[in-house]
Amino acid sequence: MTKKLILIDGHALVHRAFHALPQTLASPTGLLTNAVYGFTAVLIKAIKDIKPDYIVATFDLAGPTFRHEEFADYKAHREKAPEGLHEQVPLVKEVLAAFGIPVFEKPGFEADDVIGSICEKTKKVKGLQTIIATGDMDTLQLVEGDKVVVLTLRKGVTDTVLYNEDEVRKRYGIEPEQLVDYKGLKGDPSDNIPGVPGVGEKTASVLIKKFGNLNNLYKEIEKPANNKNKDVSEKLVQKLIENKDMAFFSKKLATIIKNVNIDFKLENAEWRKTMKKDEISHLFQSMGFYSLLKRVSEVDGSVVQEQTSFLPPPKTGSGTNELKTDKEIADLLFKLKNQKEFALDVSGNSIYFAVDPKECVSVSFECLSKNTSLRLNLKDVLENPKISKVGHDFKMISKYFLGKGIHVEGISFDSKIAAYLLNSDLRDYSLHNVYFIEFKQNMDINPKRSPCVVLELKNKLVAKLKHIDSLWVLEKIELPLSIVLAEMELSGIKIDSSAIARLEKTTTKELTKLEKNIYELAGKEFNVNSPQQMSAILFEHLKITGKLKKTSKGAISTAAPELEKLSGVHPIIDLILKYRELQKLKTTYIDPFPNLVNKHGRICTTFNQTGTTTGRLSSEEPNLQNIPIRTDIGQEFRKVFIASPGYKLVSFDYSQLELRIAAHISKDKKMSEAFKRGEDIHTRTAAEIFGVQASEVTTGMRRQAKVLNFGILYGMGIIGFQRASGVDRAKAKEFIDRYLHEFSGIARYMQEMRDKVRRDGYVTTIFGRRRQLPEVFSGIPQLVNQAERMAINMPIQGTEADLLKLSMIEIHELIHKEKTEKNVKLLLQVHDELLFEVKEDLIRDWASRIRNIMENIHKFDVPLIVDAKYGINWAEMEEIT
DNA sequence: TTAAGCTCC
DNA sequence: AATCTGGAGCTTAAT
Repeated sequence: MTKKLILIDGHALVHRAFHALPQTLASPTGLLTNAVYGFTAVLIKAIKDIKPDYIVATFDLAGPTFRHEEFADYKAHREKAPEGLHEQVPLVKEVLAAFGIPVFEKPGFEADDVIGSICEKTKKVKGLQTIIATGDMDTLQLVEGDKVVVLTLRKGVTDTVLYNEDEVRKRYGIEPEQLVDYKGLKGDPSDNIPGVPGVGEKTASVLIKKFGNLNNLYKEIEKPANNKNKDVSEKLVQKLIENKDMAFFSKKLATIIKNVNIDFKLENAEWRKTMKKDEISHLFQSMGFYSLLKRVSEVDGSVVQEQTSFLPPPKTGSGTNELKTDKEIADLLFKLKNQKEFALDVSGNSIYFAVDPKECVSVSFECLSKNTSLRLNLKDVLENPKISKVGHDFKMISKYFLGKGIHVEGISFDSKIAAYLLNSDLRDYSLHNVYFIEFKQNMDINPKRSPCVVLELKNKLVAKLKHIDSLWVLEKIELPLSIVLAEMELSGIKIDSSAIARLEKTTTKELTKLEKNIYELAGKEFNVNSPQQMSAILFEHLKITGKLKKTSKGAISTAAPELEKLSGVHPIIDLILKYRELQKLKTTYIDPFPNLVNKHGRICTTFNQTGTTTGRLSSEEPNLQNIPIRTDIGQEFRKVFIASPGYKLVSFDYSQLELRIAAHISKDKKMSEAFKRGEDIHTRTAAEIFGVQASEVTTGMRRQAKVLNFGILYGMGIIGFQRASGVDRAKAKEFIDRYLHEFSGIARYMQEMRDKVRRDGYVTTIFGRRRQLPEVFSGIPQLVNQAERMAINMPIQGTEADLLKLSMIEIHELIHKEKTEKNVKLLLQVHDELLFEVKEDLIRDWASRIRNIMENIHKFDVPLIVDAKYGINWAEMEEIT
């Protein structure tokens, strides 16, 4: 039977694990352990899957290393290990020691070279398979048949993929040993290997397939010109010849050395014999790897037995004590009144309290409401800002108490929001999931102990937030905001039900008519709502042709922007577009609304405070942040949003907020000056890139400048701009180049964000909100580029979100301080707009106060401008000057 | 459940 | 050789 050896590429795995896992994973003592955790998880998975007889590991993180002495300088300034990684290496080595796995290092040589040299020895051993466990693709060149294979990570730290010789051929179309020639041409940016400029994946692959290696390739193309090679264009030949030295240099850099002198003995790698079970369990417990403890025992039943001491440090208490008598409840309230801090939660109609993680008591609200004195005591405690409250989802908790006339104050911690600020791209921020993420095991089954769990989480999460400088965002933005949102959700917005009914009738009629006309023009009936059937009718049945995009499944797209290109080609096109618009409006907005109106004639949305990766709010059930506005029909629908009798709707929106923030963050001179002078920014932009006076800018020029202003900050490329603006490719490139040249501060900002995210794996807003972008380390170009675009956009979009939230909080404070809740009510936030309901005779008064707060909420390099409007509905509004 | 489409900032 | 401008929610058809 074949024996198996796992050869661990410690350097690559630790790096990969560090970047793949959030830097919020820490041991109970606060030490960052994400790389150790990821590395160990991969190790255990590999052992389980492969069941190796031998394991060895290699490292090279200790000092500067170089593969070829003559290139030492060149390789020396590779990227430095990011902060927090280096300290984890000794821990990783402790894990290896506990598993009884020997570590091979050779000062002056990279881990890859040590691996290559060990492979050279092990492949000569009969009946032994060598499996290289790594986190990158660099060692693929060592693959030989099934004798030497590479196990690497696809995504995260659990998704592994095994490459043997066939798999390498399948993936790259070439032999493993040709990979170095391939890299010599293509280069490898992540490894600082230059390659031949202009030669990418495709070209390199074609050339190597054709010529086998660099030597043959150059022999062929350097032949006299009389036998020109049809397959290699003259241009490419020229590029290759110009960069010949670079190609061979790159190949050398990419080639793993196989003759490092290493004292390697297979019998020293029989890990099962030298594994120290006690050490493993001790080590895992000290780092908080409870889930791994379980998994390690699955590796080999005898390895680690389940022990009660594996439980995490937070000790679970008994059950919940339900308080029934007035005396008991009075005692509790007295106790809470003298407490600096306590946790609370609501569920069903009971309130749960905990002052320490071991003990939880519950009170049914029924018991409280029967006794006025108790109810007032509870109100006193909850409304006392000096008594700190911690909980999970205070927006929900606040709503519950607001419904009972209690305004909760003194909120000091919310584990849901804390978890969101630590990692904003989770889907599930339930207490259960947050607990699982922190402690790597399921929380106590008894949901009634939730306030205890929140207390268990608090210190850990606060320490982490402090560590990433996001505590301010929690305490000064999100916690106060949760109350504001609770009130907004309870308010809702008034709906003109009769107007909806009228719209329902007219759109139904119009849609039936359109449908009939479409059938007539198509010559047969089909489901107009099915893009698939629509595509078949248009492009097969009616044989309409044009340069159109295809869908992922190969059908020709029928999306509106594509159809618009065909407008005029066939009369059916305009009917379809019109049908789509009406159908969307009817099914998404008109039809559902009557059922959502409450007994006060109002519709209440839910604002999701943990729903976006950038810090924006989102709105759901129904989404009131995407109510139509652009089209006439959209405007018609907006009229159903009205104000209560005696009130008017008043809206405030920040003018060009994202661009102003971009100007501020990037410190771009031209853009900042334009805003300071109060110029129209798109006209100014057009003047700069077209090189004309502002007065000479045409509407067409301004429109293109506008596309650039927004597109650039989202990371739009040449193709994107070409498509969005309609200019040809050369012009598109020229405009983008001119834009980045004229607005060099913006260009610099973009590069800074790319650099930062590549170095740190995250970006932040000016207020300290963080977004983690681990995809930049994936090595997959598409994901890396996408992550870079996100890194450019998030600080701007996120700062905008922070700013709106701060304004909302300050306006809310003013309203409450003056006890004018009856006169002015915040109803909606739509990213850069706030919508209020204001008593008719106070509109001008409040308009100026609110505008004043919004324009001065934070000092920027450029002025902030807010436009205010009022009206009887959300469509027909008049400017307030 | 996913893909394609549409709405908003 | 091909690349697809950031952030959301909701509906329908099709699986």
